Amino acid sequence: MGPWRIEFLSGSKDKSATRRENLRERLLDAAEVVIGDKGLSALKARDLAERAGCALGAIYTAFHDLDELILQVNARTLSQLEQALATPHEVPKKKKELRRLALGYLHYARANEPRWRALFEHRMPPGKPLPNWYADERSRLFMLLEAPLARLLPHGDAESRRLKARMLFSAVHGITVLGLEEKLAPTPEAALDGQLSDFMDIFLRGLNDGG
Amino acid sequence: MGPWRIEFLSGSKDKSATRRENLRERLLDAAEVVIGDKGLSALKARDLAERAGCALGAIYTAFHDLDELILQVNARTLSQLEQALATPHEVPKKKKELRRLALGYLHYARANEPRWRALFEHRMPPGKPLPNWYADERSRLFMLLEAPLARLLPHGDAESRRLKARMLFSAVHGITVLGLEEKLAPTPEAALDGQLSDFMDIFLRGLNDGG
DNA sequence: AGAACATAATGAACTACGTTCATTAAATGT
DNA sequence: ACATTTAATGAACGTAGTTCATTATGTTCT
Repeated sequence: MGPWRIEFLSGSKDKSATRRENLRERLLDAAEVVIGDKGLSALKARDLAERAGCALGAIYTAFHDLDELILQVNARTLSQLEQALATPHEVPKKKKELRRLALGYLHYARANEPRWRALFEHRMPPGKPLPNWYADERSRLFMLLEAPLARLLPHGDAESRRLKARMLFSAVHGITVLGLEEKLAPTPEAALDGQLSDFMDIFLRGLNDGG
Repeated sequence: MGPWRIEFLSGSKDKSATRRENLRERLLDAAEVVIGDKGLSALKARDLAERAGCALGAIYTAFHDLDELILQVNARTLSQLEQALATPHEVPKKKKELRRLALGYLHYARANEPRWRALFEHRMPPGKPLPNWYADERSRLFMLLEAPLARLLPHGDAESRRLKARMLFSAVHGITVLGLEEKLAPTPEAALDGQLSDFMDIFLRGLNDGG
């Protein structure tokens, strides 16, 4: 606990630390713009350096490699998504709430498609596993559905509710992914919304009637 | 209708055409091995040429670029998948048949994961849309579920049945994608099978009871 | 068969990318 | 003010996909 205190009091390493933090932010902001605009595949180290106003090599003083930077951008996307889906308060109509979450997911994906796609397109180089902090971030998405589902399913143990939540999220994700895939012969927005809404009806009806 | 006849009778362009076809096959076979073994990201032009026993540049006499070659491999994967899911004859228990298809999809994906992933990982370079023949191949996957679903849902028009089939496939795909994603904290195979089976129960129950 | 022509195969070279590292510049400590 | 530690720099490297002048191989005609 000593080091930061000494730095704070003396100001010794402080400036360089905040400069580095500044650079990280500038790089993340620039990367966010590129990924949000043209998608993950448009992210190029040289372009990024130019946008952030730093040298090419400076990227690697702020991040170990581009993968680390991309994961940070994805983490930002995940919290944006979480905020977009945030449940206002306690909700009386529980089914409605689950439908709202599913449609919210679809709407966020549609409105931020390249950013949202980056969450699933990005692959670590072989041998390097996802860092734990990132896996944790992602699992928060599932937990977002777990709470409303748990209220809807007072029967069953916590584990089976967790699995059902995951199942539901996966199905909604699949319908979203394939629904947004085809740019040609495009499914009209309202039609896809309707399909996802129908799906929620079907799924929730099936859940209830089965116990 | 003239040209091929003249070629056939004279044998003029015949050899070179079959040679080219041979090269295409060797390249596709080699690419299939690499993608099936190490995934799409392991496919390298120079390695491919070596495996196929041809020069680097020869790849581009057989295919316009690697994207075209990858799409051909994916087309092979799609027919393999179709064969794996082929319905034996007419099936009496329709729900069972749909569950068989869903589990068949999961099992194919699990048993051929890198190949199967390549179907969804590959992206065309910006500006180049998917060729129509490939989009058609892919839509055959959906039609595979459409027939059993149609038998299960005598009510409703053809279009709504088509949409339901697509919805069901998308949901199954989503559960498969996310279920196979996490190599760490791996869902045991039987557990994932059980979840997908449960999902089909829930979905089909919801379908029936809603009319 | 052999010359003239057409077609295909070749791999060095080009472009574009991520990453590294010897060099230069800046910040910090005395 | 100087010495020392720390950060920024961009040329250079390794690895990609793709191209194209050159070489080799077929095909056609006499």
